[in-house]
Amino acid sequence: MQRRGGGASGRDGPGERTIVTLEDVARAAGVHYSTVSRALDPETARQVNVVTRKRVAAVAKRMGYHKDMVASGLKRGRTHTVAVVVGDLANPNVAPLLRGISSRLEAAGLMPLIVETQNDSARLERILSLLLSRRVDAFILTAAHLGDGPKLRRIRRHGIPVVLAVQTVPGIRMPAFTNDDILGGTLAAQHLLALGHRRVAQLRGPADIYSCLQRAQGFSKTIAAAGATEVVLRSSGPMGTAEEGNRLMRQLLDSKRPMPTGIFAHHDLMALGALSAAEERGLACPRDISMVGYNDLPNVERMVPPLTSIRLPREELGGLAAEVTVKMLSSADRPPPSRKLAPTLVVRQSTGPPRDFR
Amino acid sequence: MQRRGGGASGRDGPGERTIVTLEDVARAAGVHYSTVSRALDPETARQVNVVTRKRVAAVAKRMGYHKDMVASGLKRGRTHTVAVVVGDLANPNVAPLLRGISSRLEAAGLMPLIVETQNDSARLERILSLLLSRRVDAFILTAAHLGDGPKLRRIRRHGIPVVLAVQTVPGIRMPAFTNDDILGGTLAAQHLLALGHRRVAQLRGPADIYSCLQRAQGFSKTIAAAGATEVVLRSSGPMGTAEEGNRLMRQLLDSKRPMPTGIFAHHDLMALGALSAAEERGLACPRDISMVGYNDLPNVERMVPPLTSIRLPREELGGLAAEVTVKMLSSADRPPPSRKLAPTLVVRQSTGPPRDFR
DNA sequence: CCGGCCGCTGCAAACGATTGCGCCAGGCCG
DNA sequence: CGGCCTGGCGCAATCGTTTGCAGCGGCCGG
Repeated sequence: MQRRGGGASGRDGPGERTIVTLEDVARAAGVHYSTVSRALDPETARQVNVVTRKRVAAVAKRMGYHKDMVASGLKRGRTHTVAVVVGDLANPNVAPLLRGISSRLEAAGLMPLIVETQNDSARLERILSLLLSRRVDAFILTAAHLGDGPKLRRIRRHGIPVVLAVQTVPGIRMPAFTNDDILGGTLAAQHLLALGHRRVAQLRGPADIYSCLQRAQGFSKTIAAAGATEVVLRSSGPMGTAEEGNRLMRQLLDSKRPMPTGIFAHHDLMALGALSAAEERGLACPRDISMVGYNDLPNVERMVPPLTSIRLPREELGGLAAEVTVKMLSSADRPPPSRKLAPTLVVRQSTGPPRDFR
Repeated sequence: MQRRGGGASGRDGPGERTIVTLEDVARAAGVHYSTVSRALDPETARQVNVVTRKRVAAVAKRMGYHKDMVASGLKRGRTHTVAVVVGDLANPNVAPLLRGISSRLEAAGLMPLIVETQNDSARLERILSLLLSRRVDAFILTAAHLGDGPKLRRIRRHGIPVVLAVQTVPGIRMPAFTNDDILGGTLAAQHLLALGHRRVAQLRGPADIYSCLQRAQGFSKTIAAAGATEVVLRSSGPMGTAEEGNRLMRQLLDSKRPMPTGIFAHHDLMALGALSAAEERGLACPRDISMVGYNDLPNVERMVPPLTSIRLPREELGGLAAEVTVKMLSSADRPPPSRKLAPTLVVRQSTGPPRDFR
């Protein structure tokens, strides 16, 4: 069997552990192991006589006892683990988000189990199975795509709380904490209009990301309401890469239409890729074209030119999602309502008044 | 008790799950649950008659059975979980590293449990306890500080494999996969010397990070061997922030000494912070000063000026560390040897020949 | 003085999966 | 025709913790 003993040996292979169990402590303290269990759990400690309790605590400490969370999880049906599903760990957006989530979960004695889907739907499916198998207590999804609704509902049918952060799926009845992306698109449009741009372009993100649809809606509606003209270019690849921005920009430059003077990209990296494509054709920013990005990634203020962008309340979104998760785990009340947080426009030097050319 | 039932109810509180157990499947398939266990585990499947096996598999699938990894973990003493300890999730270095680690672990059926120490030693201590309590199978440490040796040895004394990545601690007998930072420092020095710089400065990272000591050693030795003069500025704060670079650079500018023409910063962000401090004083890069960064962070090529930097084989380091972890878990052989991978110098526009001024 | 209650502790049955052991039937060999 | 082997399966103990229940003193109220 896997009686894990020894371990003080010079070298250490796997499967050689010293585990101090309740029974070991009990023997040393001269009580039954159930008493040790009660004495060490703050919830039940007052059932144990204070002198016994102190003695047990002392012995446990001396022997280096640590509760086996695996056994505890099996018995209690709670693993104190929350699955946090992200699309892409390299996305600079996720770090602050995870910060917000982790700190909140940690305060509640929960541990995040962070997994990456690489924005692949089949991978998400497999991963959700694995996580179910590991009996995580709850799910926080930060990378929901439009087609993911059924998968999420399947999870919830197992009775496990699911909370969405950053991305959501329309019509799903789960708490979601998202950026107000309609507002984000609107802010970008208003900014360009205020600078005097009348011909604008939009470099859209993937069509299966709901927040991109929202950005598009907010932007287009505002542009149309002002009577300006808009060209829309749709990305087909993964979310927000510089290559995709480059490709779309070339497509725009190659078209016969009069060149727009203001551009709204759904992602900062797309914006940067687009700018280098424009530069190759001799267009300077902001002299010839203005560019508004999205997400306000770290260090975009150090780019050339420093990028005007839309800043998202990432850490707050994570914190809210985690907080609600904790709440759902402790009470069976109706799940709390979703909330949208407002993004802000950060104006830098990639946008300016338009100038006619050609 | 936590008999988790129902769940098909409209709303879903916590603690209401439907769990399909081996026994449920066994009843439906008309066999004993031990047979189901054997039939579903590829290792033992051949002990079961092929027709029984197929029937059991079909029933299990139909009923939506998923092995409870918690119970399995308790019984087998293996959780199939590897703790991956990082210093700072927002550090752009860690994403590729985690990529490398995750993909390798996943292939071996292991799941990474990613935790962040925030480079705080006390937090590391607590976190290690929590992870021990969760019975992780192994540890991959990517943020070891110089004082962490005893903590790591304590882990290993429990018989749990520990593998270091990126950072190591001198004299520790554990497999470590690190960048060759002496070479990194040497490359930076050689580059500056080759451009003709004779007065250089070094903006050092924290003194409790071994790789920073190595970088410093490689750099200083090469500079001294060439008979050039060097000024060293020591950072006291956390690893590699722009603020710290800014502070050190001001300190350098305020000193009465003749201004160095070439600067080596231990981190790209420090380099960027230093450059903005230099700009404030009217020094242009690379006209007046040359700057070499470290880490080759994403998008530094889009900065102004595009930063010359040292690129680390991050994903490979992660992959190697994970691979060795897997190996240590499957065989009790002597742990594999450590390895150092070579970084490369990426020359961009922040370095050029020196020019005398003042 | 006695019954009952309360505070404390021990007992043992779970939680769900794994696995050594033993049993049974059928085939094979002598 | 009987003994033996073997493939296939069931039995039951076990991993370490939690927790309802019961037992057992001692104390208090009637």
